[in-house]
Amino acid sequence: MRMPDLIDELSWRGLLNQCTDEEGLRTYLREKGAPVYCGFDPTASSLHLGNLVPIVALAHAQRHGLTPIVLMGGGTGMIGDPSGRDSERTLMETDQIEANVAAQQVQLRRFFADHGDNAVIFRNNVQWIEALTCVELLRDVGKHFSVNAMIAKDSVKRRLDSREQGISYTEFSYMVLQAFDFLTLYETHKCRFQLGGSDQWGNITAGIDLLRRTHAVEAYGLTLPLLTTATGEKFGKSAGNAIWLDADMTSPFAMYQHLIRTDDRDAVRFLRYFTFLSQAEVEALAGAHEAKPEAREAQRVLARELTAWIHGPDEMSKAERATEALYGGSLTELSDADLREVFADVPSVEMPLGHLTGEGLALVDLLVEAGVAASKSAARRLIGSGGAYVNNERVGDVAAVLGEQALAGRRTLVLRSGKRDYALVRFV
RNA sequence: GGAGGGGUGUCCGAGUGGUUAAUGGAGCUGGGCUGUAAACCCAGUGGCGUAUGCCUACGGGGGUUCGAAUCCCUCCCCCUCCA
Repeated sequence: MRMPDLIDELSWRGLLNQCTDEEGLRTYLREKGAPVYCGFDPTASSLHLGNLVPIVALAHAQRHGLTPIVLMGGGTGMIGDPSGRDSERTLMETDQIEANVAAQQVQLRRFFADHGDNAVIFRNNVQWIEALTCVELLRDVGKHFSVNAMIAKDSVKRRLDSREQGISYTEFSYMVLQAFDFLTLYETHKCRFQLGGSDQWGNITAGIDLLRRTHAVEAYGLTLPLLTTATGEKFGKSAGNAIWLDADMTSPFAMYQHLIRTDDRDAVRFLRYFTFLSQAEVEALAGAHEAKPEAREAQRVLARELTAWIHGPDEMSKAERATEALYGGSLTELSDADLREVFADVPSVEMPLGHLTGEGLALVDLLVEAGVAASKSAARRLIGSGGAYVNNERVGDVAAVLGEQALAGRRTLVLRSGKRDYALVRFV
């Protein structure tokens, strides 16, 4: 029996959406250190959980002996990919793109081994796209593209059919550039395999066609599914906001918390998608999950594994300890040091101790100061509806004024809105 | 270039001179139930204020009027059809 390859791996995990010529691809995968590339669009200064699928897939590829090429879209980002969008993008400032590329690259590095025979390779397509002259593009590349085929691609067709939104010539041209990337990576790294999200199918096959026409070689593409939660949302969003991989934008604790609240229906699936646990391990957890969903074992493991993978084991265990403290017992028994340790990641504000010891502080103001409530009106509504907590104890009096006796520890105070939104006030 | 349609709160979408901070839905927030789950139920959802109230808001600007999201002028933007 042959060794399971990348296709098998992605396939049992449910990460295989579609791929071109499976047998041909399997043969390619057996080449030692065969390169595989995946592009990343620098549309934000940080990646978020939703971007994890291609990262995970590329990491699996490396574990299966392939050489991952991470392609930063510093050049294509200047054009804008219409794939999967129903409206035209606003062009980004070039220095913004540059900054995003730099930031994302730092984040991506830690997911890949950078040594050994198949060390990760980073490239940025700004290098060749900027150098491409208009005449070159039209003569050497464009000639291989049939507009008839281009307008049949989903990403373009959707926009052509759309009543509300058209598509600009700029975005229409996008796939030509991405195909040119593939061509370049073939010429420079002999790369004949591209991974991408399901919306990338059109762009990937455009590249495959280009390679066939220019070099008469067979290239392969594989797409990953677009993951949604049981409630139909995109994975990795919380209240419409992304869960960022940047610890300054989304704390490890917040990420851990987000994951531990994963819907029962999603938990096991996500274990398959995002962790490197073996099939047997996942199955064991699936059994436990089914038997005793209220124990939330699957969610716990998911949160552990992912947080550790993204932020490292230390940050993960901090998040874990914070979780235990918060959802465990009374906060007033904890010392300042404990509290600050536990809440290291929780948004916190500092204020002079005198503010509290004097006339006291109105809870309404404190909630606003600490960022728990957006405005005083919101803070009042929150208290009025019973959603405001000080040191894990509900305060229902809208006019409440806190004094020294409200402290947990000697100089710390823990505010909470609802079940999950914590903030720390540190008095100095 | 011509003709027509349209721009309303986070989003969708009603409203075509006054009791409209603006129907409804979604989303979001809080509460209840529970397992930090789902489903369900209840409440809230521009800001400031204890409050009568004040301020801000219906693409921008100007005007008519006691009073405008609603009428007029003008500018900007989007869509459809024709050229």
